[in-house]
Amino acid sequence: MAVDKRQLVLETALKLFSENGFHATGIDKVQAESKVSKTTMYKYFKSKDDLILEVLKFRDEQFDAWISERIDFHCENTFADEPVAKLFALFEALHEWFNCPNFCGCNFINACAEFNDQNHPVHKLSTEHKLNFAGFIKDVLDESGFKAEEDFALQICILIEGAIVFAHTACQKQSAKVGQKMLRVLLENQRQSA
Amino acid sequence: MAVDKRQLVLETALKLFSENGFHATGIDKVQAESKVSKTTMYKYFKSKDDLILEVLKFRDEQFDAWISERIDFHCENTFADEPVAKLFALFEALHEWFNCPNFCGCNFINACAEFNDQNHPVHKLSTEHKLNFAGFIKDVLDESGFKAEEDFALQICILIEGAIVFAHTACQKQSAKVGQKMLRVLLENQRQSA
DNA sequence: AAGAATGTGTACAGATCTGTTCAGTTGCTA
DNA sequence: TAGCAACTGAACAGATCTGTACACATTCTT
Repeated sequence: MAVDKRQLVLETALKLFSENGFHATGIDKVQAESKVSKTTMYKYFKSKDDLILEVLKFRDEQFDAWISERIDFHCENTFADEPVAKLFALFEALHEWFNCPNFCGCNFINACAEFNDQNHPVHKLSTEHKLNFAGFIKDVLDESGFKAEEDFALQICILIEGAIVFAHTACQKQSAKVGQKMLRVLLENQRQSA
Repeated sequence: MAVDKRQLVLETALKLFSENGFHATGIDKVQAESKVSKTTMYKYFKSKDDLILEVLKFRDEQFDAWISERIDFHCENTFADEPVAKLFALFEALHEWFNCPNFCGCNFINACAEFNDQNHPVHKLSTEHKLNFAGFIKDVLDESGFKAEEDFALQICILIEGAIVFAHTACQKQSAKVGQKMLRVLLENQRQSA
């Protein structure tokens, strides 16, 4: 096969869903833009809801890979002597993300906006993504040997989500830098009370 | 007039848009649920986009009134000796909000998810709402005579947005309490460096 | 009581949406 | 070269969407 048609549809759909939303993007538009026939699309994805789910699973993997790569990159270059270097690097990565020309906010936050029902598969998948990310933050803290309160990973997550949303809705592109500053204060406070 | 039909449509539409999203909610459903004839609806709102804008303007006023009332309520009862009592009361109000049975996240965050284009009137109105709220936080800080960094109001906003999003997408209903704890740390840090 | 304003109910146009069908084409493999 | 799997393109069904039209009913004001 010259190109992986399934992957082509996933990538096109991710772009269109990000830019225009899930409900506002028709299957026909995904078909037209991906230049894959409708028959093939429905061979790989049995319905639009199924496509949305698969797009989000793909985005989950893509984002994880991207953020890990960027964290490693920024750790090498800076923040070597910060208490939890990877967290500072994470906010540096967020800054890059927010300032991409095609930044559309977080796909999972956006998905929950459109699929508000907590029992809907799309909402559940998004919740799972967020909790996995909280787990990732916890791992970063544990690996660095940083001693902190039980809910400290949750605190960092709130910081991250807030920065994402404020960058998107209020168009405050510097919010990752603000978040990074808040991170420093919160880390310092944990160290003092340890 | 027995009831204000326009207001009836606004309230019904707000409920449906909140629960199901803007694109997923049809005009017909708003009409059926509000029991106002379609003709009347189109008399007051010249299009669906217009209705969405008016619903968000209504929500803006409703939310402002509600949050102000709850802040006053909680200030009277508790937090009297906290540095910026109103901010602590604000997070108490957020906690109430998140634990409402019909909590659907923030309508303006959700609106930006569906109307991603920054030049779209709906996105612009949402941005305006968020910036006005940031102004409100700044006023609260100024009124209390609290001396802080230039971007401290922005920091508090990031905290609030993060708590809202994490309560909604990750279903962490206690995130307002976590945010309140973070607020205390951030306030203390500002006082120390003043 | 008359007229103006407001509201109702329904049918409709035209567009768009998801999902299916099917005959034909392409390209890989044995 | 024959067979098979993958893919195409276009038409179609049926539902749903926004927005309009129109004849009629209700309510308020003067």
